[in-house]
Amino acid sequence: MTQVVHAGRARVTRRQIDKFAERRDQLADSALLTLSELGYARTSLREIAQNSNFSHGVLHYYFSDKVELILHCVRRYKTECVTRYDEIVACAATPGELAAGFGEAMAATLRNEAHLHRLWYDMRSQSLFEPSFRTDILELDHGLEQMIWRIVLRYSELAGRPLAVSRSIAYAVFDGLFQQGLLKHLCGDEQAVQDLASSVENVLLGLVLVPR
Amino acid sequence: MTQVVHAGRARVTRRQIDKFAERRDQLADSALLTLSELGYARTSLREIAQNSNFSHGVLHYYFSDKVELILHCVRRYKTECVTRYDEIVACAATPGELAAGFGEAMAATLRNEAHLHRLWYDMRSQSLFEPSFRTDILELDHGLEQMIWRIVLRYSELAGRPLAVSRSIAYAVFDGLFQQGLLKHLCGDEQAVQDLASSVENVLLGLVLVPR
DNA sequence: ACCATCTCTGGACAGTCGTCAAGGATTTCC
DNA sequence: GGAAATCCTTGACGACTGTCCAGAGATGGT
Repeated sequence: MTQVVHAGRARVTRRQIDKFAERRDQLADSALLTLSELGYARTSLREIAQNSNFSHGVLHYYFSDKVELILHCVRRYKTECVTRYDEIVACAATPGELAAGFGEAMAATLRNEAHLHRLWYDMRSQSLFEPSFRTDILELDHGLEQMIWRIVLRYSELAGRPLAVSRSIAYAVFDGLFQQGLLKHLCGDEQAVQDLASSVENVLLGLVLVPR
Repeated sequence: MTQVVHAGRARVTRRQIDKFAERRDQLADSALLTLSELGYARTSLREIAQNSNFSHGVLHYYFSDKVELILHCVRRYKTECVTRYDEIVACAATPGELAAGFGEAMAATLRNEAHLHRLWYDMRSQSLFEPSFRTDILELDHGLEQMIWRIVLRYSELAGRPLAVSRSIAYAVFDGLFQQGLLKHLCGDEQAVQDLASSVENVLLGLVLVPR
């Protein structure tokens, strides 16, 4: 196992560790590309290697097995995901601005990163069957829940109205909206992206209570 | 191909056709059992056959290939699914009764048929990658959307308040809730089932507009 | 009772899979 | 510049996959 080799050495330079980590990330990016194109069920290590500049054997030099590679992919995907809307939350000055920005940002990532998102839903489904995926997938899911909650909470503040739903409900609702939008978008519905933006605004409005 | 054999015969008795269809359903049930246990990615035809009373060769006698078998499974799953809440819709006399009945029924199927539901989400994710699944999966998804719409529409009637969301939004919202509930339930959260029931009631209430 | 047809078994097939190890190629360090 | 560590390729392995097929067994009509 490669990690053992590195851990066992008396002195390991900083550069070597960085290079090792960099190549891992590089291979994980190739894996993400292949996975998002073919889906988990149809992706083999040879296919991943073919989409990189290396041969299939090298994958076992940087990852102990297929599971570790895929989990590394998931973690890498996560880091660029859970802060997606934070800038909008920080900048929006009115509830309308926040709702519109959130809707547009969701629609934009639906359009631009559809293949990565379908991989996410694929992996989350896999975690229902494969316990070794669960820890990381749940952690990522929890991160997404918190991300959504920051938006909803800020919207409540800006609107000056209390929230009608819990954190987990808020996430479930927007996750459901996004997933349906993804399904339609990938099935060729030209309206799907635009519909998602307006749906998100519509639903966000309904999550805060109307003052009596 | 077996269908050709049957179509080509001069005279085919009614009983023979029924028997053929019955065995297809029987094998599809075994397949559903295996699929819901292992997931799409890990299910082989030999495994399916091992969970039935037959050998693996017979699957190609009743189904032209793996795709046709799985699609038959999906269609069979659908028929017992899209009318799940119709009785509640027909019987409920007050909005509160409908909301409670809907929430409890959703929680009940989450508890009792969790493995089948995780297969559904697995298959729907697969359809994002495998175009040959799309037609049937979309059709089933549409049926579920209509099922949810009947509930929401009836709730609006009973409450005497107009709806705040479209049909597709209503489905996306409850689908998201159910999927999050399934994730938690299968990961050992004892509260997940109970939470789903109350969440469903909570959200259903928010889908109708408050009269000004 | 016989024969045609339907039904099912079990093995063979060509591929593909994850994994691993032997050894070349490259880099690093003294 | 040479030894040592690291990096990468190549080929092999056993297991597993979907598919096909020859033939045995069961069934039903006459």
